[in-house]
Amino acid sequence: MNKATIYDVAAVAKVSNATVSRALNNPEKVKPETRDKVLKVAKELGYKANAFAKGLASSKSTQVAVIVSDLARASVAEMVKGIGEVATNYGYSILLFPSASDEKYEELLTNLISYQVDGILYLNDEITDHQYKLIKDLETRYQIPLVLVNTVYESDANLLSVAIDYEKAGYEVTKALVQEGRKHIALLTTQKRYPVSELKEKGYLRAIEYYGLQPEVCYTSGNLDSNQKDLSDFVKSHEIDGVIGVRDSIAISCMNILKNLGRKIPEDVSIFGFQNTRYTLLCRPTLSTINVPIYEIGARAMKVLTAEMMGETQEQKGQILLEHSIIKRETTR
Amino acid sequence: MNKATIYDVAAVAKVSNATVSRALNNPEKVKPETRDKVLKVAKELGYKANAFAKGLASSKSTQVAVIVSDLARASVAEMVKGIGEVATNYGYSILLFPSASDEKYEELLTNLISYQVDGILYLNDEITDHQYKLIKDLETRYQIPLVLVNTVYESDANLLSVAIDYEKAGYEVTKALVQEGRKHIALLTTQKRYPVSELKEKGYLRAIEYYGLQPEVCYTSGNLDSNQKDLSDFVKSHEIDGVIGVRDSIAISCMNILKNLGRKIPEDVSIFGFQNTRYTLLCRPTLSTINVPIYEIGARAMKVLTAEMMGETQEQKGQILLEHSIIKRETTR
DNA sequence: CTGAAAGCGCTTACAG
DNA sequence: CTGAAAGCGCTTACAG
Repeated sequence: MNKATIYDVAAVAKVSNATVSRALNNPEKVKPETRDKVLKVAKELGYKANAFAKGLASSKSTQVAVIVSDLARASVAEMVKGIGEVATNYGYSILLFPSASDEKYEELLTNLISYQVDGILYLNDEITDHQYKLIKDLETRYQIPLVLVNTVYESDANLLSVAIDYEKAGYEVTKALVQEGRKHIALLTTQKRYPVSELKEKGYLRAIEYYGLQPEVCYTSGNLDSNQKDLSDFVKSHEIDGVIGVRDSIAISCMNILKNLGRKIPEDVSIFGFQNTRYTLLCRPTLSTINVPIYEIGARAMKVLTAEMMGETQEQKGQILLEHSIIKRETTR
Repeated sequence: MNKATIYDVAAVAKVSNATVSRALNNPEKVKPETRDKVLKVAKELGYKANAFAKGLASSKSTQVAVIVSDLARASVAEMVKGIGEVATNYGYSILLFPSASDEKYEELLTNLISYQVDGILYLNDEITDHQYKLIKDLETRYQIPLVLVNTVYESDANLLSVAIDYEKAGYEVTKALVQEGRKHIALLTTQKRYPVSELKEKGYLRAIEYYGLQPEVCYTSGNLDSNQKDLSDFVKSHEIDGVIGVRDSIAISCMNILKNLGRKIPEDVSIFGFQNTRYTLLCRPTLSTINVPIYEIGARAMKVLTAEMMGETQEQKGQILLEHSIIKRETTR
């Protein structure tokens, strides 16, 4: 069975195809009786607009590209979920692109252009200068709006982005430990230099300096296995009483090691994670953490992008920062 | 700056647009010198094919729809990652659809047809009869290949699907507990009747019966908070020495409750999860579980779909079952 | 091996 | 409020 086209509907409804198009897309431009007739016929025939013909004729795709690094990471998936639900509400579909290495990046961009996406959401934690140039080029040459999601690119303050104030969060969580009386507070961060991790570190360092303490930073991989050794070496060679992990999972890995060494949590050492994933509730003791409104970051980013695509200029150019909060559970006192 | 079209390339290369099209898509049909010239010009002008025009003219979209229920679930995200990477390799883009309630389902399908997707991957854990009818209709009426990913629809054995043998896995994990000497083995499953959970339960019941034991099934929600009460009530009212959770997170929740009640793991109670998520490594004791090759399930499903889209009929119609394995860690002896 | 031409299914000024 | 017609940027038989 072949799909009904706009002409089929026009023929049965005894109007021109132009009228069918109007009745479907700009109903107010059509006399009510005509409109009702057209709509009825369209329904009877099971008419579904061909998105390609529509896109070709109107040069609107109603598709947005979502570029992700590692979808398997809990926070990334949650953000995409937020994006997806808002997109559906606004009538946009989402084209998912696993982000590629620098070499394959051009190919990705070719795809974006081929599909004539109406907008781009960029979730990669890290954005290299090379990638920035390419993607910025897209924005300026083809006028495709772009919003960074939960990441920032500091060299261009005008780039739209949605995140939380990670520097401030890093400062606050360190301060919270200081106020518990902790003197030797370590930051566990990733070897790979994600912009958001760097901001957390900046806030940590600012607080450490402010309170006259000694900074202790451990760089570990995100990998659960190699973490073990890095963290274990670090913990044995440093006398610490407070720990901040840039991810919940890193904080928990460290907690497990500390417990093995006989340290009591939180009596001997207080621990904070970052993100408030489900891990925090499943581990024992339950993990204190910074609540990052991940879903909302995704949803908000999609809303901002929608506004941009509609040609509404933002009141607020540049970074949009959502609220975070400190959640105290059993790993702090 | 406007995009270069195939005509721009043709004009500069001094050939017809048909030749440009051929040089790009069927290079073997074009004389090498002509081809090289065209390719060179295309590159110079930064020509990118317009996917809409292409799709309209050829009625191929090179897009596949991926329908997901809850992307925030670790296993779902991991599968989509597998799908995405294979899709990229084969030159397909993925259109992500958060699956909707039965009422909004028609809308979703309208979108699928509008975008003329070349294939559909269905990741929803549950597929209702109503949804099955609609989606099957799509396959027969519009000839859009469909593959179920990590789910099954038992009423139609011919439907292509990729999963593991959950019934067998349920049987084996129960048997493993029996062989440890456990006599009172409980299954913790979800209230919502996912097909895969039902298969696990079936396998569990078969083993329980085979070994002449008494079945004990607890139905709980997937929600971490309400789990607490359900599991706690269950554990207090049943004398158990073995536990199987249909998800790692449920198994861990139960373990935490048992530990609170003073039961020793694994001395008093052995525990198995299902899936082998990262949770299993972060909790203490580390969780024994069934390893489900989630990423591979996604990747394989995309490969099967590709074959279908190419018109290659499968050697193997119906269900494709990947290998699973039992991983023993610290929660079993 | 290459070109002229029709067609894919829409949208949208332009008339009326 | 409605229709005729051109155009969006490709592909693909059909000739040659």
